[in-house]
Amino acid sequence: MLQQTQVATVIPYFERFIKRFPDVSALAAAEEADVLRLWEGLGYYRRARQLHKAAQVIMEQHSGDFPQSREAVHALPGVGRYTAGAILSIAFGTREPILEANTKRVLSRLLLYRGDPEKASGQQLLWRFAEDLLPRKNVGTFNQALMELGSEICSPRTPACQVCPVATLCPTHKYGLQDQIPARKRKPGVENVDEAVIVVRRGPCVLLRQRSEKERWAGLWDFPRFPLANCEAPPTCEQMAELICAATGLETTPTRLLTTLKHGVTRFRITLYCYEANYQNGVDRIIQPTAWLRVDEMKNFPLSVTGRKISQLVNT
DNA sequence: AAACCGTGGGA
DNA sequence: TTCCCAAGGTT
Repeated sequence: MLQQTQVATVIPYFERFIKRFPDVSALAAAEEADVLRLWEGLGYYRRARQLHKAAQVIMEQHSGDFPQSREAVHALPGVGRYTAGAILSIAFGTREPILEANTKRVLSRLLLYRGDPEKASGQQLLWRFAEDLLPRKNVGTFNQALMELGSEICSPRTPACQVCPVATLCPTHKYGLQDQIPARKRKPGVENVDEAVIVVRRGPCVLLRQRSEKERWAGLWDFPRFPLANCEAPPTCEQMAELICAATGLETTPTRLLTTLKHGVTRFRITLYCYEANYQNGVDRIIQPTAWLRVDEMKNFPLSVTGRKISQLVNT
């Protein structure tokens, strides 16, 4: 959960998750949709599916005992070098280094490293330094302290060097280069995208589909959604009826534009026009699986954030 | 190597 | 409002 996600954001999710899945066995036995439902809103949903899969690997390949070798931990789905190092050092006291957002910044500044810490050469240097710094004992505490130093004191913008315990060792502080080290990561160009969502009603039900493996929000459920050629004004309800017919084979009677949502995801800034329509006839031929769900059933299905917002509009 | 994957908090 | 960034991993 903590991968690329701030601690304060994770805490309520962690509490709920661990209550529902108190151990590896419980998680391994869960339905993926239930795991995703508890993850809903955290983002990077691949992490949830990999964690679920990792629990199953532990049950099946490690007899339910969490592996303790570096190789076996690293081989778990979703566990890279950082996560393996964190687990091994914090949970098992193994002498393994870590390198993540906070410590990357701390170590870059201690080394006065002007290169890009994300590139291979920077990674190599910083991992090596993280290894060299490791104490003989209390490695887990040391690793956590280094992260905490980066988070609370050696912050990105205006680090609190006045209270930093290692300020006298820090050339970046000495030369006042805190705003240049580490090198800022270049931002990918933002792309504006227009999309339309349609809530097709059929009696007490609405049409949802599960997003496929290769799509964004894989495994989550969503209302049928279409890319729109960049438009100044939202399409008319009649145009939307044509779109959904072309995409699904369903004939509908368009009713109204429900709302317009703006949503940023990765490098895309999506303007989402949300329509409502009534089912007339036809059998949907959207790529499976799809489902006609009663409005009150949607709470049990994992939805994207925009999907959840729309579901609540439909609910009222 | 570089793109991709999500969302929300804070400046 | 906009921008940066977060206890990264995979392809």
